[in-house]
Amino acid sequence: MNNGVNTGDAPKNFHSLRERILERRDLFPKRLSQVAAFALDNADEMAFGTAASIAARAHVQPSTLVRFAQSIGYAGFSDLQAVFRERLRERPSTYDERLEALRNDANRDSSVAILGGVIAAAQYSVESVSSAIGSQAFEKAVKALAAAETIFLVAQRRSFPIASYLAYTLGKLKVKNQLVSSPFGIESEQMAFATPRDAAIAISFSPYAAPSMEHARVLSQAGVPVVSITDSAFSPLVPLSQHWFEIAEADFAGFRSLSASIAFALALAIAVGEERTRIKK
Amino acid sequence: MNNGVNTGDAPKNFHSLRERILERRDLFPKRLSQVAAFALDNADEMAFGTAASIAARAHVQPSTLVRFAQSIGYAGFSDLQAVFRERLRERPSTYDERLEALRNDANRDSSVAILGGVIAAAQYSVESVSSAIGSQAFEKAVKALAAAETIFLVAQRRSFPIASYLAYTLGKLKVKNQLVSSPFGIESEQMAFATPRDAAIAISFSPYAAPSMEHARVLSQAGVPVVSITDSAFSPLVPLSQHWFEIAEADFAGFRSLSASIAFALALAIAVGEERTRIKK
DNA sequence: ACGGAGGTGGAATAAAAATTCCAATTATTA
DNA sequence: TAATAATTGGAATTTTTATTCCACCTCCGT
Repeated sequence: MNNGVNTGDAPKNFHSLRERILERRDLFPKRLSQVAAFALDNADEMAFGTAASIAARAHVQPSTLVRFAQSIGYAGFSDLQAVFRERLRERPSTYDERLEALRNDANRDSSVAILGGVIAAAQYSVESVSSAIGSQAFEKAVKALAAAETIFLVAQRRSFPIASYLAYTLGKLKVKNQLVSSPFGIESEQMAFATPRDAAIAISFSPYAAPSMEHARVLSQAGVPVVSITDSAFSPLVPLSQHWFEIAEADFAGFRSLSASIAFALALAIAVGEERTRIKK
Repeated sequence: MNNGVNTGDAPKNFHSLRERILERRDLFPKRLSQVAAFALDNADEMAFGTAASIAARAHVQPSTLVRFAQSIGYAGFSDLQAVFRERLRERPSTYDERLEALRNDANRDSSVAILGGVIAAAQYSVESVSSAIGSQAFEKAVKALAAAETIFLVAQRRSFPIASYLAYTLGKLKVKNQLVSSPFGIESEQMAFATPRDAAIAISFSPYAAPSMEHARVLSQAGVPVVSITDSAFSPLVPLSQHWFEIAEADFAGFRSLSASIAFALALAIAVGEERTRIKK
């Protein structure tokens, strides 16, 4: 007595539901595919809306929603909706909320509170990178760097760890690079070898270290394409750069981590490495 | 015609609702405080449950929920619930989900996909730090480091950026430190000054760089307390350390970012700085 | 072009849920 | 301690929401 519908094998979690829908993508009749597409694109709506409201937004009848649910194996729409609701429960809380909670925390200046705060700030910063970076800009910068013979790395003080990480990673990827920084004061001599066929990555955050600015200026004037990683559109690095990226690191008690910047730097390095292998082929 | 209830001033978002409830905490009669407490502690339940199910879990009658909502200014329970639901909409999706989406992405090996993948992995790593680090262990390590005269920093290759960041940050915090790394091969001489009144932070990830191990061993044998940051409980650093922390960085296409480690390092540095000022007082 | 199976819209119905109301209980004040 | 007000529990009611059902349409094969 199951009306030709497979009951009992309905997906129990969102992940498998998604897979089920995807694998049957082409088997659904018109209105049901409409629902399928809407469901996967508007998972939140599916979790919160009523059958009527969802039906309206998906331009179908409520009864179609019920049929859709049944065609997947659920008893009705309510069972299907339960899966979408369950999904939301597993989500972590937002970082704003977590930082908020820390601010009101009783033992706020214990070591553990500091750890929690720094982590939350880092989390927030990393999160914001994905939305802040434009994809065309990133692609262009990658292409420019991949075309370079040698990549010069400019950074001082707080930004230095990022440059040293780039030096390490690029080296691993067999991308020739030169860290413009030494205890001997021979930066100028290092840069003297730079030509327009090379490129540079300059990293500096407020307060912008004077030597970094100077190095970036020298390279820029030598016709070397400069890609900048900085923290503001008004950074003095911007006018010296062909490509620039703004990474906003959230602060905790005045301290800014480098989590977002270092993740971005890694992505940049990998992307350049990938692009290189693609060119060679 | 408002039955003595202030309508129209009901909080519109979760944040202000929370504040409203908190500030009236003591004005609520018994059952209503019960609901208030349950609502703030089980925000997810409030979003998804029905009046009946929530009432049951909070050990009150459904009508009490309605009264609670009205006492805050809403027309009824449904309006109150809408606020809890809205809150869930703003949450970001989980990192598992995002990585999953990237794997199935059409343009999976474009530069942008790499950026997205690295960011998601970093996000995941940072997230996991907070749950992986024990609070007592952290406090103890901070105390040990705060008591030290000089903090020696041991790291090579991939871990080096973290050590250099620690050197910078600790310096800013006026905590005396010594980066055990130089282009001159004088590391042994640097470490010769170390005494049991000092301390060390050793950072190494698989594959563990031989010089780092050697340095950590020398310091450990000189009676210097060693705090290690590494990626496994079986790391060769562990037996050499008084305190050790395991930071699991998620990888993207085989590359591991340092986002989590660097956030952890910053937290450690700040906590040590804080502890120092507390001791001096 | 015809017949039929599968698909669809929409009204009718059933189920579930929120809200209201009132009697009972518990606090408060004189 | 009695009178009164506030709070509460729970059944009754209303509203909202999901589901079912059936007439009609569409597309496919002959």
